Parts: sequence; C-alpha cells; structure tokens
Amino acid sequence: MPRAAREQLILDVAGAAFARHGYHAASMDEIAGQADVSKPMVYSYFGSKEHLYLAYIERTGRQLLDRLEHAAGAEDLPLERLRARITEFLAFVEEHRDGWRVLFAEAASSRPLADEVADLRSRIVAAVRRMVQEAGLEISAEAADGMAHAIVGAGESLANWWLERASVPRELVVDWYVKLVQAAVVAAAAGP
Amino acid sequence: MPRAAREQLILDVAGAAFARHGYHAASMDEIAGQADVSKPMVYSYFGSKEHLYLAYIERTGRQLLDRLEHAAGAEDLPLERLRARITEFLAFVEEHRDGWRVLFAEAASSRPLADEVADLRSRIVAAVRRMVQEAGLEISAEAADGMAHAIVGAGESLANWWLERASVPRELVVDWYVKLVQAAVVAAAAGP
Amino acid sequence: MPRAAREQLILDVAGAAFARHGYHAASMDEIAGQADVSKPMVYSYFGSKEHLYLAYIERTGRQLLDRLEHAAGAEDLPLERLRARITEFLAFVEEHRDGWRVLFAEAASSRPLADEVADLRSRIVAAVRRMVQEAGLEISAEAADGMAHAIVGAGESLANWWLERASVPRELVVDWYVKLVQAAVVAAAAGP
Amino acid sequence: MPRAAREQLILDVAGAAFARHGYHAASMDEIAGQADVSKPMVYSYFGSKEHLYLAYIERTGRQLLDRLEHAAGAEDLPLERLRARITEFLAFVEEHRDGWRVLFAEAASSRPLADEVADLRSRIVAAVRRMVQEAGLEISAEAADGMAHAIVGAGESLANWWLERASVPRELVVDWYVKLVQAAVVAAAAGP
DNA sequence: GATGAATGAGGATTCATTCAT
DNA sequence: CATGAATGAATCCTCATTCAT
Repeated sequence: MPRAAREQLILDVAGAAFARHGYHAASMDEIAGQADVSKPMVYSYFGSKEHLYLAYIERTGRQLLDRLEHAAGAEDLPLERLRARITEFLAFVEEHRDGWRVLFAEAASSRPLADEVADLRSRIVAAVRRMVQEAGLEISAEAADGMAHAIVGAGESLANWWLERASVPRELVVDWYVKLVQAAVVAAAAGP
Repeated sequence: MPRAAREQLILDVAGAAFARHGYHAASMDEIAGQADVSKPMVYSYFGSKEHLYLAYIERTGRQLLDRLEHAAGAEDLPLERLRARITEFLAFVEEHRDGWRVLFAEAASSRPLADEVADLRSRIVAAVRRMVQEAGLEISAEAADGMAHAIVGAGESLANWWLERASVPRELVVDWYVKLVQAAVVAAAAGP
Repeated sequence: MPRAAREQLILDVAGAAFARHGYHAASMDEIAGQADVSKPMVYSYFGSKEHLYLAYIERTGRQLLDRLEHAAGAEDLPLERLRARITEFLAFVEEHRDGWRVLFAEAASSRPLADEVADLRSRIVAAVRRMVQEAGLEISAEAADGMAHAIVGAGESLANWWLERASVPRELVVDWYVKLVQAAVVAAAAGP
Repeated sequence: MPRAAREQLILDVAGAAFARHGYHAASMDEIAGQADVSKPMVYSYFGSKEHLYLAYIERTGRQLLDRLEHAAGAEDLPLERLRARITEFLAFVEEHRDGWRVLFAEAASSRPLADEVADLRSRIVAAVRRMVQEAGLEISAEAADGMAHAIVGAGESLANWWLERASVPRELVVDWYVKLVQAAVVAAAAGP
C-alpha cells in the first residue's frame, strides 16, 4: 500500500477515534490498531498525537472549505449562491459526521489546539462577513463581524440538531437557515 | 475556613482548571494545589474528578438559569423580557468567563459527560422554543424546535465573539441579538 | 457507655470487618463508622490498626483457650476429656465464626502478624502434644510434635468443612475427629 | 531475553513478593523492580495485579497437581501410590516454598481471590476422597468428604511444621503421614 | 475525653513516545 | 522500511494516622 493511501486510512481511523472519545481519551494504541499499522508507523507519518490531530482537522477543514467554495458559481445570483452553499454545508455535515463532530467540538474546547481549529472557523466567518457586507446595506464592520459569528454559530447548532433528526428533510433545514441568514443581515442593518 | 466556603473555593479553582485545560487534561493535583488543599480533601468533598466536574457544571448552570429566570418580571412585555434576558445572559458570560467556557465547551465534546451539560442546554432551548411558539405566528413544532436551536447557537457564538472584544459595548450586542431573534421567529413562520 | 464496653464493641466490629475483607482490605473508617465511634477514639483505645488486630486475635484466642481448658474436668477419663474438648472446639467455631475465620486465616498468611497468631496456635499444639505423649505409648518428642501439628491441622480443616455443611450434626463430626485423633496417636507410635 | 523467560521470571519474583507480604501488601512497584522490568511491562504481560496473582496460583497449582499425578504409576499398589504421592507432595513443598506458602495461605484468606485457590484445593480433596472410598470399607459419602478434608488439612499443617524443621528427614514425615492417612480411613469406617 | 477536619505517602494503572532489531 | 518491546511520567484515588478545637 502506498504511503499516501496509508496516511489517508490512518486519518480516517483517527477521526473516528477522536469523534468517539475526544482528543484526550482517544489512544494512539487504538488508532494504530484499527488502522492495522504499527504505532511507530503512525509516529513516523505524523510525528505526534497532536500533529495527527491537526492533520485530521486540516484535511477535514480543507474539504469543507473546498466544497463551500465550489458549491456556487460566480454567475449565480447572491440568493442562489447562499442557498447552494448552505445545502453543501449540510451535505458535508451529513457525509462526514466524524469530521464535523471533531471540527465543531474542538472548536470550543481543549485550549492548546483551539487556535488551529479557530483558524478554519475564522475563514468561514470571514466569508460570511463579506457576504453580509456585500448585501449593500449600511452595516458597520463591527456589526458585520459580530453578525457573521452569530450566523455561523446558528448554522452549527442547527446542523447538530438536524443530525439527530433523520426524519427532517434537508431542504427544509436549508430553507430555515437561508431565511435566518437573510433576516440576520437585515437585522444587522436596521437603525436604532 | 468553614467547609462551605472551602467547597466554593475548590469549585472556583476547578472551574478555572477545566476552562484552561478541558476536563481530561485538568489534574486533581493541580486543582488541590491551587485551592491550597490536600488532594484527599477534594476527594472527601466531591468524591471523584467526575463528581467535582458535575458539581461545577451544576452550580454554574443553576446560576445561569436563576439569572435568566429572574431577569424579567411576568408583567413585562414580551420584547422587554427578551431584551432583559439577553442582557442578563451576556452579563453572566462576562462575569463567569470560566464557567461559561466550561459549560459551552463541554456541551460539544467529551462524550461521557456531555449528557449532564446537554440537559442544561436543552432547558434553555426549550424556553426559547416556547418563546418562539408564543409569538402567535403559525409555526410547526419542528420548525420551532430547529429555530430554537439555531437561536441558542447564535447566542453562544455571539457571546464568545464579544468576550474577546472588550471594546464593544454590551448594549450593542444585546441589540443585535434581540433583532436576530425577532427576525428568526418571523423567518420560521414565513411561508414558502 | 463505659470504656470497657466500648472497647468490646469495637473489637466485635473489627472482627467482623477483618473476617469479611481480610486485614489489609478492612478499613479503619469502616470499623469506626460501624462501631459508631470516631476514628481518633479507636486510635486512642488501640493505638494502631495492627494493635487493634492483635487485640482482637488475643481476645478471641483467649476465649478459645479458656473454653478448651474448662471443657473437661480433671477427674474425667482421657477419652472423655478428648471428646469434651473437641465438642467445645466445634461449638466455639460455630458460635464465633468471625473470630475463627480471622484466627485461622491469618494463622497462615500476612507474615508480619503471623508470629502473634502462631503463638496461640502453638499453645494448642503443645496441649495436643502433651496429650499424645501422655497416651503412654512409646513416641519420640519429635514425632509427638509433628503429629500434634497434623492433628490440629486436621481439626481446622474439618471445622471449616463443617461450617459450610449446616446439615451435618456436630456429634457426627466430633465422633470422626475423636477417632482420627486416637488413630493418629497410635500411628505415631507404631514402629517402622 | 525471550518473552516466555521473562514471564517466568516475573512470576517467580511475584510469588516471592506474595509469599513475603501477602496479596494486598505486595506492590507492583516492588515486583517490577525486582524482576528488573518496568511496571508497564508487567501490565502488558499480565494485565493487572489480580491477573498476575492468578497466573502465579495457576502455574504453581498446575505444577503441584502434575507432580502428584505422575508420582505414582497405575500398576503400583494402593499403599505404594499413597506413599509416592505424599513423598512427592513434601518434595514439592520443599522445592517451592514461596509457591506453597501462597497457595496454602491464600486458601484461607482474602475473600475475592479465594475461589480460584479453593478450586485447586478442592481437586486435591476430591482425589483424597476417592482414595478413601476406594479403600473398600463401608463409609458414607459425607464421612468420606469430611475425612478427606481432615486428611488434607493434616498434611498442610504437617508440611508447614516440617518446613521449619530442616533436621527432620523427609522419609520420617512421609511415614507419619502415610500411617495417619491409613488410620483416618479406618476411623472413618468404624461403626459407632 | 472526644471529634471533625486534614494530610503524607503510596498504590494500581495508563499512555505517548522511542529504541533495537 | 517497519515493528515488537519497552519505559518515564503522570493520573486518579485510598488509607492509616494526627492535630486544633
């Protein structure tokens, strides 16, 4: 098996372990065992538990960003692009439950690693902020930033809620979220 | 020092440790040391690391709920009550940074303890859901539930953002969040 | 409650704890708690866990020896005295299960305390040895000593067996043991 | 050093520690140190202190049973077989003082582990009981069982006595014990 | 005399990490 | 390149024992 493939396999297994137990409780023994690789192998590939974790975060984050980026074409109308991106976001969450869980959970906890994860989140927030500002309304930079964070937080929470409600159709959730985002933008602009 | 006071002191110290390192990485040795108490003392008071953690969550959660409950009088108008509660929420977050961090962080991670924390969050969500439903608009139970989660998630994210922006006046954030909530309720009701 | 009575109560409770968990696993906390006495009390009375244990052994051993001594009158025939003593022995074992268990169990294990317990046992063995020698047969001192140990060991084992066989009448066991002892004495004397 | 050899070495060292201090007081630190192995090594080999202990009991017990079994050939006369087995038993006790001490001591104490040891002892008792019953005398099942326990107890006690009397030749003790067993069988059969 | 409160010391166990092969 | 084997360092937790009151 080529090295690249093995690396991906290890990352998959590691992601599952992190999602199941959290960073600290996941053990390198378990990960190596489930990947059918010796532990020194894992260390030779990733250096340390922390680096392995970061590599997983990085890969998952990049996948998410890529999908969001390519979800909408430049020629689409703003509303269509928003809807497309939200749809893509929920699709990603559904397809990568482990990755999503790790990304989201660790965004909030374990201080030492938070910075790396925060970076990913901040890129999403930045995109949302741009979107808010490009709506053409009169919104201060500060308000745009704050509202962008609120929008992202709402999306995370909504996604988690939906993940545990298999019966709710994705389209419905997309609808809600689209409307929420639109309303949020208007709310951010409304004068005193 | 009376026992009750020492218990509170230990909880404070424990909260700081949990906030700094997360549940797993925080060590009982560190907590006992910083509380200027021997480890067996901590065990005699709280039984185990897990119980100590739960005691902290419980205390912090109760404080938050109490404040939210008493923030608004029954005679206030709905909008006033909403604003009062949000103000209180942000005040709590500001005053109890450690507690908030632990509550919020562990809501998302560390599987074994998540249940206890999830319980607190779900009570807040339930209150928000009732609020959504009592707005008098035509909203399905499902939509109300989903939107309540989105609102809570937005609030959490907004609070965290604000915590790192000392210069932003609380009133401003309250304003945004109030508007966001109102908009969210309307959005949940809007037909296709 | 007078001190003497409290001491006895503590000893009783301690004996039960030692019988249930063994010396090491029995905890002073448990003993003090069950005797409804504070721990410093126990220490003031007995000094240390080891001393408490020895005090229990001592009391129980003395009780056993007393009963064996007074079981038979000097005017009885040798066989009657043997039977009376064995009967008394089994009665003691039945009435003082905890004490017997501790006495017997610790006779074999826990090195540091073995000496004290061994002393009690050796007094019983000595009595048996005298009995063997007084049988009037030609038996070397060594053989008498060895056989006395064998006889005592047989009795211990038989008593334990009987303790778990509630349906077996004591008289029957006494009979067996009397015969065994007699046979053993004869066996010890038999030439090559 | 191959793994198998190291396992045996650890077992030897552990046996010595258990014999010296008893199960509870023996520490894994001490055992690992004396075996010149790190503690995690011991855990990787045996899993836990309890498992280490059981492994030792198991090994020692099997050795004893094996030796008793092969001590006598099927073609030997009953008396010769009895003598051969007793000789073997004493030889084992002499050669494996630690093992014998642990086996014998823990047969009587420490509740949680007693079962495993009791099993070994009960197999020996069963063999003795069969021997008693095959003597051709009229003996009730109950009497045979009780007497078998008495015989085993006598042997244990006699062996311990002998262990501290280096000057007493083994042959002599064997002789006594053989006669005692014979006498015991007859005693069990004798009518009222 | 009596105790609630406190602790020093140590025990079992686990884990990330690294050589020797 | 790959690994089996090994460990230093922590971690949670318990317990016999003792003051200050």
